[in-house]
Amino acid sequence: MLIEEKAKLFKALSDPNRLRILKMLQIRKLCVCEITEVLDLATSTVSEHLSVLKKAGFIIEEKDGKWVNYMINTGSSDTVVASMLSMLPFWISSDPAVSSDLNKINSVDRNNLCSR
Amino acid sequence: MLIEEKAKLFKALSDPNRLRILKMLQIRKLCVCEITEVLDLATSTVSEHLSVLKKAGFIIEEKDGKWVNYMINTGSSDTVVASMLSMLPFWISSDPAVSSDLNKINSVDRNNLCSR
DNA sequence: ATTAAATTTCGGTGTATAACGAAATGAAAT
DNA sequence: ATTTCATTTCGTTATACACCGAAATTTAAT
Repeated sequence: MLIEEKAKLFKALSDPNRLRILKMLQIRKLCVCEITEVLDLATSTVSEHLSVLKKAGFIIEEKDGKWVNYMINTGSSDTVVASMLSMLPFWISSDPAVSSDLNKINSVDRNNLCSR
Repeated sequence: MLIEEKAKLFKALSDPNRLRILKMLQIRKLCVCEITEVLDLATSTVSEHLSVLKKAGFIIEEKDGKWVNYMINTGSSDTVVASMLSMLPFWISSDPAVSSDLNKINSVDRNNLCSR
């Protein structure tokens, strides 16, 4: 694999909001509007972050009715992707924003979120 | 450690030229003009890349007469920095540009390089 | 079929950054 | 002290990207 592509993998991880998304998805699969609610960003912004993570191979998507579920790509054959995903729980654990995020996704419910 | 700072660590690794520099420094310590010769960039550009890697904690510098030697920071207490440095040899091994770099640093000599 | 809702794509804006050459800095040799 | 040489800093330019709101798309429900 070319070094430019490895660099792109690290670039995908170089944004705090994308790291927060990965941490949340390591708890459970989430739709765009749930992530949007927690991060307090525009839906389009979250969608673009998800697109970056997906292109890099860190996450995959799954259609679920009117929602799109995003989840961690546990089956990646790329060594970097696989190791990064397995290291993330140890590397990022005590950040206050992340802790708050992980609390929120327990109470977040896609059925009364998006159209208010 | 805040997640913004973790993101910065990945950002430091998100540039192909900086990855190439790290790979070279894992062979031996190098001065700015040697790295410049191998990467074929402006000296100022290389200096800035080194500054990014140093601020992130991946490398350290050492004065050596009129030269400045840069070397891998093997003593980092940051888990991410330490693991990334130890993983790099496995993650990036077969890239043609990197292989060429590693060959070049064997023949590169700071004493007849910079002022030609 | 039409409407409604979730998501993606698009256009625009401001900021970050990779690159360069030139000027400034610092150290060594004359 | 002055010159030389390696490196850093600065000013500039071009590109990348994070963000938003609006428009387009896709899917579900009426």
